[in-house]
Amino acid sequence: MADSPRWRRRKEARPDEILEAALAEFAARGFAAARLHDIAAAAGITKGTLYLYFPSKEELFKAVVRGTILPRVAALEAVVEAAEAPAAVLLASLIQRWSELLQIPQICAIPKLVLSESGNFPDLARFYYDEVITRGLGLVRGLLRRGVAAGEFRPIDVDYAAFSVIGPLLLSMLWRHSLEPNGAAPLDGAALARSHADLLLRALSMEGRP
Amino acid sequence: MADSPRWRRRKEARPDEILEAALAEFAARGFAAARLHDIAAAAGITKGTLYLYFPSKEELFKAVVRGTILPRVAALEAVVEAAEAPAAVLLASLIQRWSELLQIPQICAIPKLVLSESGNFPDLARFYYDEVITRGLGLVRGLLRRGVAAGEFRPIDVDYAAFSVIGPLLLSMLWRHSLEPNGAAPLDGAALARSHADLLLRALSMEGRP
DNA sequence: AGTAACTAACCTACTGGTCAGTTACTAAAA
DNA sequence: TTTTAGTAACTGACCAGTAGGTTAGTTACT
Repeated sequence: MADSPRWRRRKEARPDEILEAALAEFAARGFAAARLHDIAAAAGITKGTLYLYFPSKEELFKAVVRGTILPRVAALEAVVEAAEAPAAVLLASLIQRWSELLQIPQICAIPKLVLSESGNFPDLARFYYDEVITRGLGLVRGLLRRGVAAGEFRPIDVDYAAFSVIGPLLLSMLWRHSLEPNGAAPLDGAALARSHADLLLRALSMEGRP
Repeated sequence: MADSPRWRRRKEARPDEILEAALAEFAARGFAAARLHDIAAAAGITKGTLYLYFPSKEELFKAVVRGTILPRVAALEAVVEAAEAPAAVLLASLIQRWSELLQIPQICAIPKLVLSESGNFPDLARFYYDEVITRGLGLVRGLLRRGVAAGEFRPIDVDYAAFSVIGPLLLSMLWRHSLEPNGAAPLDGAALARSHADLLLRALSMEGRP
């Protein structure tokens, strides 16, 4: 009988597998309550091996957040920067793209994780603020500013209006991740995006004001 | 010299003092990372005493959430139920009242706490969903429905529109609690409320559509 | 004197992190 | 083609610090 070996050397594949398992565990339990033993087991290794790839629980956590969220922000930025369409179209498109992220549970988990652990990891909160929040808000603000400058949108306070744009999107992510598994009514992301975009475009429209 | 006693019997005052200290500690570190030793010390007692009033860390946590949030929900409900003003006025008033909660850090901490620990405390998440989210959403939905029925607001999908109302308010709470202490730009709650109410009322207005 | 609120030392389970030893794989020698 | 070091990926038992929870004893109050 050819015994398959009890384990294999897979130096290349480990980090990603560990990150994936860690994200799931952190998302489910939070940083403090997540156990490295469980993360390692989910990744098909033991705790000792985990430490060959990441120096500490804290660094693993940071790597998880950084690696998961940054590509998504860049993708959203690309949507806006590339196009030459009217601001109204771009805004609707941005909201729709964002709502698609609701389908990816791992993405929905990230905001919760960062907010949860902001007290324990100030530098992570700062990183997230600088690299995600600021860029995301900047994206929306730039779009609004463009629309105002082009005479498409009313002259509103762009800084605060961006909150009205992003707030519901964040809420839907938190809803999906934290509330739906606990009995909350399931969310139709596409319908929500349509409703939100419709309300916003009407709120920003020049119609009815000279 | 009359030594003051090393401690006093204060059976009545302890529970509230413990709850207050626990809220601060839970808000700062999350459930798992908060230490009962620290909570007790902040409340001016020792760990053993804490267990005379609460049977476990978990029950203490639940009592904190329940006791802090329920009165606030009831207060907001009262704002809407009592008045006979037009829906537009009530909506603006509701948003403004809500924004005042931003001044109370303990209140801002609650949503974060519940979302953070929803995975570890399904029954708490469920309680919060039933007693806070559903009631809050119901409040807004009822208001919108009233406005639509009265011909004040456009006929919109009230269920989704409520997300557009609440999302930015929740975002501002999380911002205040988790981001501002980590370098984020401080938020002017009143200005944000004005901007948000203005956008919403215009989004809902009948003007420009027959 | 009696009692119940309170303390502080203690117990125990847990978990992040370590490390000596084991095993899969490689590649050169036979 | 087979044998045989050599090495680095990997394991699993272990350690030490920590914190939830307990309780015997102390002290404020009636």
